[in-house]
Amino acid sequence: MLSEIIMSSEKMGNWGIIEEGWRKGPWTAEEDRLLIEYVKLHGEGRWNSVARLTGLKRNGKSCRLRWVNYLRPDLKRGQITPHEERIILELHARWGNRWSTIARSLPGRTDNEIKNYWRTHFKKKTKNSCANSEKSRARLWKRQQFQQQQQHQLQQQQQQINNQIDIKRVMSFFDHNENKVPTMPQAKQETTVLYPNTVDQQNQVGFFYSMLNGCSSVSVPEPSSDEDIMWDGLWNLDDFYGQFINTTTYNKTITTPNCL
DNA sequence: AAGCGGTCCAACCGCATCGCC
DNA sequence: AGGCGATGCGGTTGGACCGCT
Repeated sequence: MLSEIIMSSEKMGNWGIIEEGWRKGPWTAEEDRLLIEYVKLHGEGRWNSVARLTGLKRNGKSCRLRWVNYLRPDLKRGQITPHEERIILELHARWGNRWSTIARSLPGRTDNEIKNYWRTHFKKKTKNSCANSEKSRARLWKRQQFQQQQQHQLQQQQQQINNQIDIKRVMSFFDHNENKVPTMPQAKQETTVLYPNTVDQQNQVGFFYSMLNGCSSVSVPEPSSDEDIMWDGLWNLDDFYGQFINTTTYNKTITTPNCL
């Protein structure tokens, strides 16, 4: 209760203050150094031990966040590429605001980064379109066209995909190598960190693999609920990202972080 | 030059989930 | 089974910066 009062009076303007023994606000270089040292020695996890073992006046949550979003050596710096943007759009249309799930398909990018990128670039664009019934009809028409096109492409590419990916082999790999990085069939340097130990994640694997092989909707069960909402969002996006919706072939190059 | 809006980014919070006891 | 601490996730906030008017 006291902390809440303190917080409300402090707001976010007074960075670097100490609250109940914990520092808040921007991290200093020295704090970063201490945290990096800690992870070197003890590995990731047990974040609440950081303060005790390093003298850092940061709580476990803050340490974890700083490491995950900023200090991790495998983070990819720089702007989101058009290819990554396409993946984000595709995955957001499929998963919604499940940023961590989306981030797993973008090595070196954090959920925070993707979330920020989405909010800045796409969130507002989706708001304005629904009012216009003309646009709604146009979207419906385009949607139907798209579905027909997808159906056609699906049939064509299914055969190709089946030849490229031995699904059974992949799933067998997952069964016996849970939480390990799978080797992409026919793509030795092109891996991503995937943890397919849940149904969602297995769907994600299927989806991402199909993307890598040039088809965005093969082998992935469509989520039945909220589908219309997703489509609406997707078609709203189409207003400003016109070519995206017709893009079903993806650049296969996914850079592998050094640490992998 | 100043004001303003948009973008980027880091960091916070609350809540959910997980794992251990 | 339930309590509790640790961790993960998504939403939100605020400051810095930049370009435009």
